[in-house]
Amino acid sequence: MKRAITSDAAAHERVIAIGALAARTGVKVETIRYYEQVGLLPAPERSEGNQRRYGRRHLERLAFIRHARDLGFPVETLRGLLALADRPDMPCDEAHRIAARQLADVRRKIAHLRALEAELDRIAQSCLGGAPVRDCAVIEALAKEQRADSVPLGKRDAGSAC
Amino acid sequence: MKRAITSDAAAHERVIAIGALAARTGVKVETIRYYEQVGLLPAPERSEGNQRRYGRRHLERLAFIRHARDLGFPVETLRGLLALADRPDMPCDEAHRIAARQLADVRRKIAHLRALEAELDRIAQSCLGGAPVRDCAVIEALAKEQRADSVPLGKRDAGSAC
DNA sequence: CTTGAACCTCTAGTCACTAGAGGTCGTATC
DNA sequence: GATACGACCTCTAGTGACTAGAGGTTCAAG
Ligand SMILES: [Zn+2]
Ligand SMILES: [Zn+2]
Ligand SMILES: [Zn+2]
Ligand SMILES: [Zn+2]
Repeated sequence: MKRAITSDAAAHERVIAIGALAARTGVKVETIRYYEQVGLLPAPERSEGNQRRYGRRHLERLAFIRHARDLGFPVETLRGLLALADRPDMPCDEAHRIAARQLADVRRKIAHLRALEAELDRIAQSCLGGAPVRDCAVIEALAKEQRADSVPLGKRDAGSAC
Repeated sequence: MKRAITSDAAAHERVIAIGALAARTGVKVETIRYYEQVGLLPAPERSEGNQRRYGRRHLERLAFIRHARDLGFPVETLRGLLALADRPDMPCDEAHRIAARQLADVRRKIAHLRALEAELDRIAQSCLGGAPVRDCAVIEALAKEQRADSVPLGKRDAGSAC
């Protein structure tokens, strides 16, 4: 019995393993499996030994997912976008609405971060260092209550990763 | 036997329950308990019936925490900041370094979001809507691969909450 | 045929909370 | 003093979007 897929056939039919798909899209192997698990990427065929074998369609869909995620679309939203992309005859207005919402979201975030930037800058300027902590305006500024741009705790994200 | 704490005594000695502390600081009750659990806020005394009783020190410390969190300092960093605030004789340079790092972080985030904003704006402009999905430039733009500002997956945050 | 990288599944951990179940406490009113 | 009822307690699990690891199997080259 011949193996279902040889490397030669793979090259011809563009059937690739998960590692190759990862390399081509820049999405980690674990993340690809995760996308399959949550239903973003359809489950591919398997080799006789139960390994995933991807085709061109998967590559394209994963590139789509990656790009949309890079742009900050949340996975839930992506689901709608993907469903839409699968129906070429539908009008595209919904896609525009989704993109506009995302843009508005990004702008809100920018506005918020700019407020933080201003306050942090002010705080950082308020003491030049070298003082004992008890006299430091930075520490004092943090200790002071504020009522300005406070946002309900838990829905914020400003200081973690980029 | 008299109760350890009456409401009258509470008013005089400024000993308050967790709900009152939450109301005064704008931090939710659950979050306060969480801060205690992770060691940000020291465990307060308890009433005879095992309920938390907070004093002025807790109020101040929680306000500090809240403000720093609002400014996006991650909890880990906050730990350092609080340790510092507890040592009034130390020089404050470390506090400045922490604040500067946070400011730089916020600025990096802003830069990143501005790049996203530009691309999203370009995409949103590229099709005015009303077309079938197959011809929509928005969908097409998302499907196209990109090599520009891509960031390792999982360390990004652009589209979720504010 | 043997090696070893790549693959598989499953579970748990991340961050900073948030929500809920199921039970106890405190106090105001009767 | 009994009763009501909100506030409080602990503990566990869930969120988003992955990431990391254990422990085992498969593939393809030499
Ligand atoms: Zn200083
Ligand atoms: Zn502030
Ligand atoms: Zn369109
Ligand atoms: Zn792009």
